[in-house]
Amino acid sequence: MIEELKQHYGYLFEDELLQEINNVGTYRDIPEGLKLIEIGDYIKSMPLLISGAIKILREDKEGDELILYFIEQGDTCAMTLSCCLGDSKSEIRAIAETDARLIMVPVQKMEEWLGKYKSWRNFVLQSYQNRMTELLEAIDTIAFLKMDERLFKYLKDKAMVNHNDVIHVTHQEIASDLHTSRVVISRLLKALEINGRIELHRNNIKVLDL
Amino acid sequence: MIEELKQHYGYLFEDELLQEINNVGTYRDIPEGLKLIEIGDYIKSMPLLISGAIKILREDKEGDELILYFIEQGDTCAMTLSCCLGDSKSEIRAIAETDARLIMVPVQKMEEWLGKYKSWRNFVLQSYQNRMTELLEAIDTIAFLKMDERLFKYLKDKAMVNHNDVIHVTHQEIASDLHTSRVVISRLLKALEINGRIELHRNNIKVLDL
DNA sequence: ATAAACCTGTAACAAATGTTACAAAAAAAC
DNA sequence: GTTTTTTTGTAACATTTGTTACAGGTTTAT
Repeated sequence: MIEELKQHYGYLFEDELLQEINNVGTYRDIPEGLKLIEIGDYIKSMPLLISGAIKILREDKEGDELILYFIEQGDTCAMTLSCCLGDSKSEIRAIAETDARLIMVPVQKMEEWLGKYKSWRNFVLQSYQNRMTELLEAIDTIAFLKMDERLFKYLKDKAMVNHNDVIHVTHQEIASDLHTSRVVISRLLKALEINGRIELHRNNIKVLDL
Repeated sequence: MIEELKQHYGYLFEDELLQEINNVGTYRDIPEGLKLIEIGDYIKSMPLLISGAIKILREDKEGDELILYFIEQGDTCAMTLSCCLGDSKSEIRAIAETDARLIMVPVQKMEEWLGKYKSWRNFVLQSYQNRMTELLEAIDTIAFLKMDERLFKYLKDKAMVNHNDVIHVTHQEIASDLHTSRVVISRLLKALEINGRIELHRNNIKVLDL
């Protein structure tokens, strides 16, 4: 167990902290599609991602979704940080984009380590910073790009985190993630195919122009 | 000086920390419209807002703007935190929305206090959390609302931070903040006036439906 | 006082996105 | 093997947003 931890977080944390994490953390294997966090949940432990990817979603009043970003190996969910430390409800939904492996650290330890380890403090602050950057990028995408560019960026990002240029997804699922309608997505996908940037198949899309 | 500081931050920080802030911080009076932070700036000190409001903006590739949110009294700019602690460039522009008064704290002290004062740690983390919440709200506004609703929300927010239901602004300025065109704003403003929610005058708008 | 710059209103049109409806192919269920 | 469900394609149309053009009123500069 400690091997794995050292491999992914050894460059960040001193041995003593790694040992503490290993002692109090619990390892979890997560299957693709599992909902890790629901909007409104109180979070009692913080996930450190070892492998795989997590999709972070926001929801509107009608219950329709919007993807914010993906989290990958070496990250944690800074939203979780907020919730734990602020003792407030989750503002977002987190779903395993791929099979994933993570360590859950109880919230009490998180706070304790903030005073004790400088490397932990830096990690937490760096995580906030990363998440802030991701949110700003999400805003850029939503506010400044037209739907066809947003769509292609989404496909590329998805290919990236899945380490595969063939994406297993339906038009309806894409439409939900991008907060638009299936018809719009089908139309724009067809245009992308005509322009030679993707190949369309039933239940999967191959991204050519990576 | 210390009076003012105690009044606005006394409930957050212990006396010893207040004293330190007073010793190393410098007070600044800022006139409305002054640019405090430009995109790409390296930040060497962190502003604690005592009075007034700051407008935070994002910019696209063409140099056009988009408002993210306003910061008010008791807040700090968490983007600044990111930049200071991460030693990176500013991702946003900050402009004084009203006359404002603030204390600038040098970045070295910020880090030092993180290890030394729990109340400072909590303040920094709370600031990150607040900013995260504001960014999420900005995303909701941009992604889920139509332009007429965004416009009205903007007018209300602006009336709020100015403590005045009469807003001094031109249609072009609104269009820039909302990343759209002047004609669109004029059109929607006229519709809002017809619906009795605002009154239009040259260079100012009265918000009726607060 | 006159010219220039700025601010608002509005028409006419273009482009992007959203909606409804229907058809056909593929996969899943029975 | 037949039925049902899921997935994709596409047409036709509505709504929202963006663009261009111009007119007239107001303020500012000289």
